[in-house]
Amino acid sequence: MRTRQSGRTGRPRGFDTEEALERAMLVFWEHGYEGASLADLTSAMGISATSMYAAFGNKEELFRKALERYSDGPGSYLVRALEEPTALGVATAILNGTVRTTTRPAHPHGCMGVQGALTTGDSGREVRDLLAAWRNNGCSRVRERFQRAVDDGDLPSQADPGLLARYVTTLSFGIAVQAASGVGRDELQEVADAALRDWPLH
Amino acid sequence: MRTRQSGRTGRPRGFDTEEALERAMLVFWEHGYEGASLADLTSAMGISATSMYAAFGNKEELFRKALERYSDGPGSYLVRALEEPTALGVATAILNGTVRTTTRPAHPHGCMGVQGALTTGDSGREVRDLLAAWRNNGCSRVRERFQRAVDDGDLPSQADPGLLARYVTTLSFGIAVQAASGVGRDELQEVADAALRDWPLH
DNA sequence: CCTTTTCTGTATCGATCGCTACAGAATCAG
DNA sequence: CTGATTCTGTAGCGATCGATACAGAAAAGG
Repeated sequence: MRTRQSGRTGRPRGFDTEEALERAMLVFWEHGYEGASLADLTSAMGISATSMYAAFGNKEELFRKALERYSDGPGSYLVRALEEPTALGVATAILNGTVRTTTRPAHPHGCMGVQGALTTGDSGREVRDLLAAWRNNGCSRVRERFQRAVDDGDLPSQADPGLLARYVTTLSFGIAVQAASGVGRDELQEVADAALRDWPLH
Repeated sequence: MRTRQSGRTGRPRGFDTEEALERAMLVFWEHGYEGASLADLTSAMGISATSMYAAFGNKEELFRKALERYSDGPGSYLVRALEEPTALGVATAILNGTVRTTTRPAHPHGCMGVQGALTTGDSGREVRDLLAAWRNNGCSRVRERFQRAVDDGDLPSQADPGLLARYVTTLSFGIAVQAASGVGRDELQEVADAALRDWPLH
């Protein structure tokens, strides 16, 4: 038995997996994990159910990969925000990025990590827990960044990085809910601006 | 044909509709509209599907009545908050009430109005829109209350009631998402306290 | 060419979805 | 008592759920 890296035999795949995953992500983003049926997904992906299962495993695995794609695409403002030089810059980039991403006209409104599966039936429990961990992980990374700001003297020593991170992410999740409710971009940007104006990150 | 008010004939109902509705509300609160199956609901209500349909109409009507019961019960902190004498008191009562209600140990975590149907498939679109309207209605009532505070001189004349209301409700929704993610009461109360400390409602 | 391998759609699986037809049970009017 | 009315659970409706068995199609290796 030889393990060969390339030159796979057999019929080549007739669709682009990355483009199919992008379309699946958009369906999950708009309808949530349980609200997106296999028929919805495969129709948007332009393939049959058989091809989807062969390429992605099952619905839950497809969602996991779609969430990764969301994190690296529409949700990538978070990693960029963490690279801002100051804590205030980080918070500003997170809130501005949230407003922009959750109210983009050509995309579903809201945040996939929030509305993907906030509650589920029994069959969706693992995805629900996955998204809760995704949100808490985001908060943890913000906290670690703020801790570094305290260590560097960017934030005063009595600042509480955990509290600040929880506050910023709470606002971000709230903005996502408002966006899902149809609230417009301008109004949410004003909320973000006001929250940053009156917060001791200055 | 005479219309008589009382003394209805026929077999009397064998269960308490209010208690059954309370139990249905808890199931919807925990699992969401689409995540709560008829079997889940009727099992928790202690009745058969036939009895549920006779008493409440269908699943969507049951949800509407459960949401009303939520508003009058666990969510009633909002109406009480609006009666606080000052705008700061209103905001404080809303955020404290949100923290308490979304992290009560004996109840599902989070807010039914947020996680009941943030996204749905096609069959749940009306319920999703109903909840979006429910959230926006809550924001509007806070805005009207803050407008009154401006008119009364409780808030400075340059204050923006719409912005303040959107900010408070955004925080409230964000707290609800955090609670649904398993974040504890004490940590969320600190967020609420910090947000109220550094906000120009003083 | 032929064999092997992998991808393709069709057609369908058992399970569950929301919902209801039906008949028996329990009450009131007379 | 009888008849009318309403509630009750059982049993099952058609539709849809996620997931698959199957056979044909399209490539590479020999």
